[in-house]
Amino acid sequence: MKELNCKDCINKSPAARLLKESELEYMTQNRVEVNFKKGDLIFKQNSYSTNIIFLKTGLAKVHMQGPFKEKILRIVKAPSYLGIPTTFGDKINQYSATAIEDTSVCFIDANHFKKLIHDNGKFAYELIIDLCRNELLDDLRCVNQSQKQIPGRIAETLLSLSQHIYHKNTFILPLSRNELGDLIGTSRESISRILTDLCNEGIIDLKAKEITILKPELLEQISKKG
DNA sequence: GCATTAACCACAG
DNA sequence: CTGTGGTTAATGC
Repeated sequence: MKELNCKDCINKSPAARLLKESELEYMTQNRVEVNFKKGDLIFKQNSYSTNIIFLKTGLAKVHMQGPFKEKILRIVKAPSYLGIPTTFGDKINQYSATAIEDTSVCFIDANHFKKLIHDNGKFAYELIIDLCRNELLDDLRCVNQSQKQIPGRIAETLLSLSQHIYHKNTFILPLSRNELGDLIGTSRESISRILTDLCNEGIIDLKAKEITILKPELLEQISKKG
C-alpha cells in the first residue's frame, strides 16, 4: 500500500533490526502493507496461510473457534508478529486475527521470510527469543486462568491491559463484555456482574467502556487470591 | 443441610 | 450490546 522501505520503518521488530540493508531491501520487495479498521478480520482460521503477518501498528485479538464457542487466545499489541506459529506450524491457519483498533499490518511472503532465517542467524535467534518469551507468557496465563476464580481472572486481565497495553490507569476497553468473556473463559453475565461489583467497591471506576483503576493494590490482591 | 460460585435463561433498556 | 433477576448444578464446610 505504501512504498516505504522496510529500512526506514520505525516499527521494525527487534529481529528485523538485525537484518542487513540488502536483506531489508529483499524484505521490502516481498511484503505488502495493509490497513485495517477496528473490527476487520486480518486472517482467518482454516484458510491457507502463505504469509508471515507482522502487526506494525494498532491492537489485534488472536482467536480460535472451539468446539462450543469462540476463545480469544491473546491480545497482541504492535509491533509484534501475529502468526509465526500458524504460518510455519501448519499450512492452514489454526486461528484468526481481528483488529480491535485501527491497525496496519505487513504481509511478508513466507518463503522469502524463511530465506532470511536461513541466511541470517542473528535474525533467526532473535525470532526464537521472541517465540520463547511468548510461550512462557502463554504458559503463565494458561495456569493462572485455569486455577483462579472469575474475579481473580478479571483482575489479572484488567491489570494486564493497564500495565502492558495502555501504560495508564484509565483506558477504553477494546473488547465488549462478550469478548471479555471469550478471553477469560466465562460468560458475559459474569463479566458484567464482577465489573459492577468492583465498581461498587470503589476499586475501579466504570463509564461504559472507559475503565479507571482506582486501587491497583486491591486489584492485585484479588488477582493473587484468585 | 447450608452457603458459595458461576452458568444458563429470559427479559428490559 | 448490557444489566439484572431467577433458577440450577456443583462443590465445600
